[in-house]
Amino acid sequence: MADPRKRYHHGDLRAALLASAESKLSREGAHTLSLRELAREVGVSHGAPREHFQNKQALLDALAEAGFDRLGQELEATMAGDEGSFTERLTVFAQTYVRFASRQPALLELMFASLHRPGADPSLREANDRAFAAPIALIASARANGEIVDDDPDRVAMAVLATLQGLAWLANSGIVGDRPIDTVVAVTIEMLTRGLKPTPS
Amino acid sequence: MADPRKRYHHGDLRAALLASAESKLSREGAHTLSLRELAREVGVSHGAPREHFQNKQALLDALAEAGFDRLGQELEATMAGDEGSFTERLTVFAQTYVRFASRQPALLELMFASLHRPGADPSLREANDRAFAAPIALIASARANGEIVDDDPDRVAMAVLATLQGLAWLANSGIVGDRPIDTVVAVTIEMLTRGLKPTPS
DNA sequence: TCTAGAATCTTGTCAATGTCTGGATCGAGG
DNA sequence: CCTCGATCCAGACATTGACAAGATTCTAGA
Repeated sequence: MADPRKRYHHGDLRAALLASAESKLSREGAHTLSLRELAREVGVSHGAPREHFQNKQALLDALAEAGFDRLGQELEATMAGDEGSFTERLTVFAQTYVRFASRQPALLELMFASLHRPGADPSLREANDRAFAAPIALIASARANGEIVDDDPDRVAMAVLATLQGLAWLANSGIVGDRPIDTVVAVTIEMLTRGLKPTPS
Repeated sequence: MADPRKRYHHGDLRAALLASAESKLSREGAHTLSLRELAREVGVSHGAPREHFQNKQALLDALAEAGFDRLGQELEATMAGDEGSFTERLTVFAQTYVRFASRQPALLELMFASLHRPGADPSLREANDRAFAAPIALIASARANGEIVDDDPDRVAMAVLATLQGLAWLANSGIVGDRPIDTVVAVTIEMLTRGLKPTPS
């Protein structure tokens, strides 16, 4: 009974399955993930996972939600405090996000796939909102301060979001090559904010 | 024998499979695509597709390559000619691309999934290069003319590419809401190029 | 402490799928 | 006409996700 894999009751099968799934997810794609294989690796029968995840999709959703939680934690950690200009803080946000994206490409893909799937679990959208609370607050305050053009309320956020998502995609596409990704991110954000600033004219 | 589905030799099974696959792809995701189901729909036995596609992945690759070809054609069509400023022409490019992306989200996803898969068919990368020949030429000429900052050769292209990909993602994520996507694209590109122009000091 | 009842896990089963194999059928060139 | 390659069929196999019924363990209440 020292080895939980031998006991009839695993003890923490749900967490073990998620851990094993995430490990495999980071090594291979999401489509190679098999419930039965996960069960084997954890040392449990093929029917056991059903007690914790009704579906395969339910497991993937749980994986995605955990991903949003961790992303949110990292964003909160690096964006804590008020120091720095808007551009600097936005760069920190972008770099944190892109680092997360390039560290766990498959997870990020799974996260948004689950999020955008029709009929997705509402808790996923909530997790997404929680994760991006800090950067959204940053943009809102910058708009309030007049640091960026006061256009359509969401237009700026959307442009930033689009650029950011594009950078994350770029980091995973191999196009960046051997360039330091942080530099690419910083340059792009700098260019973007230059366009966001009110024209001095 | 009037009905090709009744003849022993289908006549154009490869094309029929691709057409059926693309139809299903646009209606549902890529993960619900089944070789056997495609074979049934075309009226052929489950082993027949193997004569034209060694793998399921091979079929998906062919689908992706066809997607790149069509995207390239659309880009070439809308970007033909030399009229307009750099910003205008870039906007046309972005709008064409994003329209394609929102018209066929699943296809675009499949295209890049196939492209970035390790050990992908080199012909896919070639198809990708062909598709983006026009916009790449546009950026190159703009750089040569001094219309945009002459920084790291590829840095500008990467920033544009990232933003564009982000816009495409945005269009498919439902975040845009009921805003006209073309307007969002135009505004973002305008903001970006404002940051790309040489600073008037 | 004893004992229902819930929670958890096992085993068996089913339909569906991707892939492989051997054989049948068709079509074009000699 | 006949052969040979291209094309398609029919059968088989392992794997997978899902479901159901039963075994085992845990827990809460008497």
